[in-house]
Amino acid sequence: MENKPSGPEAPAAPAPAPSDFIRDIVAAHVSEKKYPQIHTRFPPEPNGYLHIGHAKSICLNFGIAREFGGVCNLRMDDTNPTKEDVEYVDSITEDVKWLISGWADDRLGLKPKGMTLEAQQVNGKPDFYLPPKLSTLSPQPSTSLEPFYASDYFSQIYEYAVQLIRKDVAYVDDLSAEDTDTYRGSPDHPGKESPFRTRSIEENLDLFTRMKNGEFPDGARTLRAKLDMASPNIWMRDPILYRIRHSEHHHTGGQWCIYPMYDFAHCLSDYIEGITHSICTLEFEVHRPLYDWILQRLDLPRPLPHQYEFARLSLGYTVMSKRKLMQLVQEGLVSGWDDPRMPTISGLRRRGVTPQALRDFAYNIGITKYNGITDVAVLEYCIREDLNRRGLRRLAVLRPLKVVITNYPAGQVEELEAVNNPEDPNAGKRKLPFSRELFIEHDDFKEVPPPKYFRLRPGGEVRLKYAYIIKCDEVIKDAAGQVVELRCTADLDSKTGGTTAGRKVKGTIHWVSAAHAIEAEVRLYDRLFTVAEPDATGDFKQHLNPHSLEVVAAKCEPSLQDAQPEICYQFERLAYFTLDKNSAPGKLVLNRTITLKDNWAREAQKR
RNA sequence: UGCCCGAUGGUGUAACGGUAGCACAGCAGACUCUGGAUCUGUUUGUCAUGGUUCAAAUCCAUGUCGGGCAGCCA
Repeated sequence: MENKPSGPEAPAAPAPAPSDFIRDIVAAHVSEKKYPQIHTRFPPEPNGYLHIGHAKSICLNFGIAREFGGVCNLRMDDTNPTKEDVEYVDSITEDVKWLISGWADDRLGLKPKGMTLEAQQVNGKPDFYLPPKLSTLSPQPSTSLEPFYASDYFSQIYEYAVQLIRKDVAYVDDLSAEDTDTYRGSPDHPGKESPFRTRSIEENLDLFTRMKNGEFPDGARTLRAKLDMASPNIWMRDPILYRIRHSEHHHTGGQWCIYPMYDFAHCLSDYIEGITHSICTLEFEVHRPLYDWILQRLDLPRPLPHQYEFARLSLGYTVMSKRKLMQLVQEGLVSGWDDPRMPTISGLRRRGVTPQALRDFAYNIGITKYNGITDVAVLEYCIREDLNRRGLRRLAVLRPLKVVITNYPAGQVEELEAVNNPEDPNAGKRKLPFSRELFIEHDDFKEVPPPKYFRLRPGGEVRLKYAYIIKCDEVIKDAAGQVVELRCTADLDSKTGGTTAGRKVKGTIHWVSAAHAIEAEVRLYDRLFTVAEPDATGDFKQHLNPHSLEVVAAKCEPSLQDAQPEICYQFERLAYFTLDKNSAPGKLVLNRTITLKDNWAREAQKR
């Protein structure tokens, strides 16, 4: 018996290099040698788990890094201490590493743990630059490397803010949150300048220092850029750069009580890390002028990063916003962020989806600026294609129906040979015990078969996979009239290699030997929502699929006793499964990743 | 009714002024000791109207429709 693990190194069909409008831009920059090296980054905020939409972004950013000989930094965009947590930085780090493993892990830019930035001179100007360490090229164990954190740059970002004040393009504003809103105006009406806008540089400097020193309560003052309150672009109407927040930060602790806003921190973090291409989603398009404005206002000696935007992923039959996913978790509607029904990376992983399948999916859907909804069938196709290549075939019965082979001697046991994966000869073979009493799938017998049904029926014949052709002689029912047992006779010469092995019968079904079968808790997952666009109308939770999880006690062939985590098993004719983290020796728990394509179900549906 | 962005079969994408192609889905068939896989065939499309051009999905104009932007969130 041979069980070749089907790890992430299983061969994949080579796909042509992807192409899209962002890669076109990068390729042009490479050919004109605009940068010494292409440098992207993946900058999640650690306020939730990564989902398949992030996977799209990860594949883009790391894909560009690997295709153009560059690096992609993993960076925690952690400028809002009230929403963030180390639980999320840990899960994010793990998910990213898992997704890029065997593909772009040699492109992963990290930094030595605890390393701090120091001022240096570049072209005669002071500069802050934090080059990446590649995790797999580093001689140190990877535990000495960690992701980048925007919060590691708070001191530098503060210095840059001071510079803006000195240039008189930033000021401390005393307006309340409500007044700030009112003064901002609306998209079709210009805003109004704050009465504090004309403070002297000295006063601004003094006030900003005192903000940093904790002299003012939350919300009392902000630092604002001095732009144009009449700009048609809301984000150019004196955007807030810093706010006061007296709260503990998961990474910097109690060191700061003022925190930079996204717009201020992000472009500077990109610059500090030497990012060349800062790729984000479409909603940041209107922020780009601000991104450029900030960087251009400072005397920065190195090339400036540029922002490019693409459409985020929307996928049918699920929700993608972190807020909604958080709601599902907190309200106990799923078992956690890694519930196998969740579109999170950890959920998909627990479900049995491989990094390869997710990367194939990202490749297939492409990168554009068009906001569409991707058919979940594309994801399902990518999962099936990948799992078909690597899944170890096993026989298991989800809803058992007892079958007695009346002409097979009681007590006799045969060891039949079965192939582990017809797609992969290297996967080897295993032995399957056969005996007089078996279980077959309840669905594989119909007393009154519908048209075109070619499984077992009274008086009919069917082949037991790897074993004999059997004929149904008798149907035994319980008091309620339910079929509880079948009495069959086998064509004892029809076994593989036997004299009548070549006999054609229309149907082949799976089975397990009753005496040898092992029990498993099998979790059958389905789509989390019943409609393609759960958040199109009303409360998305009203569209939750009540049948998204069904648990059955399955009868499995004995070799499944040795099932390993992170390995894909195909229960023949049924679906792909993987061990759940709740599984333990003696108590198998398996998750259904996805069903096999079922043309019969479709045929039956038509009637 | 301000500004920005977008629009190619049912869905997602390609074509970079020169034959509208690919994938998924669908449909039909072949093959099969998985109604799996594989293979073959096939239905369906350039938002509209003008303009530029020998030639427009592509460039221009106008319109229509869709998305984004008014957090001291990211």
